[in-house]
Amino acid sequence: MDDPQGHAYLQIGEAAERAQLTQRTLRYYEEKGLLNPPTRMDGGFRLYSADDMERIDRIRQLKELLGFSLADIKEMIESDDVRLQIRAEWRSDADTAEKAEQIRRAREVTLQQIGLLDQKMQKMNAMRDTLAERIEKYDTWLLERAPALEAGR
Amino acid sequence: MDDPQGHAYLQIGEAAERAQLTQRTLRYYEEKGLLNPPTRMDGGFRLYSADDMERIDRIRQLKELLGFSLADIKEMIESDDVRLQIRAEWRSDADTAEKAEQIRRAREVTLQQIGLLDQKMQKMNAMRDTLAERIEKYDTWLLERAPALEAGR
DNA sequence: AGTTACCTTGACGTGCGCGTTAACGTTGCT
DNA sequence: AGCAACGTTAACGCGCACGTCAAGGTAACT
Repeated sequence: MDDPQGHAYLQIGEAAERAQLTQRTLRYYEEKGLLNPPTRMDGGFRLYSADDMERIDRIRQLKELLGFSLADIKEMIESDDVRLQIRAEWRSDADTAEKAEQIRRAREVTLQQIGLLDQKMQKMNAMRDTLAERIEKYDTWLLERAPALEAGR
Repeated sequence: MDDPQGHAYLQIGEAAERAQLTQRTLRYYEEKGLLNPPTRMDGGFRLYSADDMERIDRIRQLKELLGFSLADIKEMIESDDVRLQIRAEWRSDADTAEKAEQIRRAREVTLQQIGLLDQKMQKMNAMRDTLAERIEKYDTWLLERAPALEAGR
């Protein structure tokens, strides 16, 4: 029908598979308000758009990568809504000033997220350093105390 | 008694406070095998050494920073045991070859951890970039569509 | 119209990471 | 010897993030 190529909409099975999550998880995220309710076909089957998929992936990243709770993530991605709303209401330029305010807020949130990322990465770098030091200590130990064994490599 | 300065050993109350964890959490970590059972005073009170505290802090970092499960963390810090055992068995050079083998294993594990950190940091950097891009988009939008408002800054 | 694969909404179950309470022992000070 | 502060184990409870049925509806194909 309306599918030149690329499958514009996915139902939950494929969506889950592509996102590497279970169907249950997708429904759960929706239930918890992390996903805005996807469109449905006449029978009630969920249809996930490309935007939905993008969002699902961001949630997964925030969870797996940063280890945040779903509650935290919900707050963090609320700025995405603004982005999508802007795209959607593109023509109806209802109250530009209000939109500008929303964008400014979204900008702030995004900045905070960047700051958070930077903080974490800094700490991770520190951790990396101590681990690297540890490696060096292991190496010197091995060279000093068991050089014969290392020679046989 | 044996405390020139610095309080060599802490009981669970202070230990928890300094680590920013609860006593329950410390006992739980011990129960789960993440902490090796600390020494006790005659009455049975736990006494945490500096090494113990160090380890507790690493656990906290691995959890908060990377979001790993306690099971994962348990595996990850098992290389620490080697490190401490080496320090402890310093004089009794029982089987240098065996120790060398252990150290080599610990080295491997540490290397893997560094690799894991690098992977995560790489992904985080990618995420940071997309967020930075988003900021720029916001900025251009604001400049193009609501420049008057920005002028009043 | 029948079959098969996919989907729907409940509802209960589960493992993790602790919180909390109860009943009781220890330490240290006076 | 008494008291307050601190500790102990054991057991139950809880919120989160889903897993896992159960009972039934829908889609697509033949």
